[in-house]
Amino acid sequence: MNIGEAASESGVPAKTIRYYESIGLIPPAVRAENGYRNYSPFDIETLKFIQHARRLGFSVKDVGGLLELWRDKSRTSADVKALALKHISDVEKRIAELQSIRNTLIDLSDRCHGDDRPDCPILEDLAAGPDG
Amino acid sequence: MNIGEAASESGVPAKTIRYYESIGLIPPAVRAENGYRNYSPFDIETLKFIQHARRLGFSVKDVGGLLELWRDKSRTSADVKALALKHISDVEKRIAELQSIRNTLIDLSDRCHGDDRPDCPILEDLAAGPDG
DNA sequence: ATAATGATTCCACCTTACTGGAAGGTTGTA
DNA sequence: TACAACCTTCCAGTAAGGTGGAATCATTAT
Repeated sequence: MNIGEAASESGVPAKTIRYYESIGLIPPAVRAENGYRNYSPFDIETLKFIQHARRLGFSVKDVGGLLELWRDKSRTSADVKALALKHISDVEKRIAELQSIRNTLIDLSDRCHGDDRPDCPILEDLAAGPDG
Repeated sequence: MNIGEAASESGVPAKTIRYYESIGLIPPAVRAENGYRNYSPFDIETLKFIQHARRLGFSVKDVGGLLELWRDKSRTSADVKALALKHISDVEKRIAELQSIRNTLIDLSDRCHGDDRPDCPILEDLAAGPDG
């Protein structure tokens, strides 16, 4: 399977597959006689694994860690769970930040007439600051 | 008031103030005779405005729009509210994405023993995909 | 035979929002 | 007068994660 097919099978663009190889996230692909990269069904699984982990917000570096754990027959489920829990905590922190931002914006918006008058607490409060 | 003082008054680093000037977010500062940038209390207010808006997650480009509305005496509160509502909707979309990610991760973690056994549904599901 | 894909490498560039540092001029204090 | 602590400009780099494009070779279809 050459890189184009691997790309459409896995959903990872060919360019990105080469990029992942270049940064060492995946090992160098086996080459066919013509020099083309050759991918096995297992390689496709690996690419899908990467894609899913990326979609779950893991950084490329995190994915490197997960791949190692995935390939490491001696790792314990506790190792994996620790990485996942750390990531959950990061995600929750980010959610809390965004909710706080959202609440402030909602509050500002609620107090703004939203008509053709010029006075607007959104701008007034942005000028005065979060506590003013 | 020169740039160092403006920085400590506003909370925006001197380097960043110059950067904001360079990208046109703020107009070029008036210069003193020695060539130093000179800031008025109004300029400090503007910098604070920028800082608050950035903290609320508005992009620098968004802040440019808010500054225009802030300075524009003929704008209506509806103009401002529209920008704020758009931003609220963006923030809410991002929150929903993160919550979906969080739920998936929690589900995976709950199903992982987290002990010294090697079998782990986190890795298994990452390999199989979001629906498998 | 020839044109259209598709592969290769390599280098450069994109986004966003700054930050670091060099080389040099200015100001304030011991 | 020396020296630190400012200021100036300009160029380059950071993080993160790729994407674009040129030049060249290989394969496939007509």
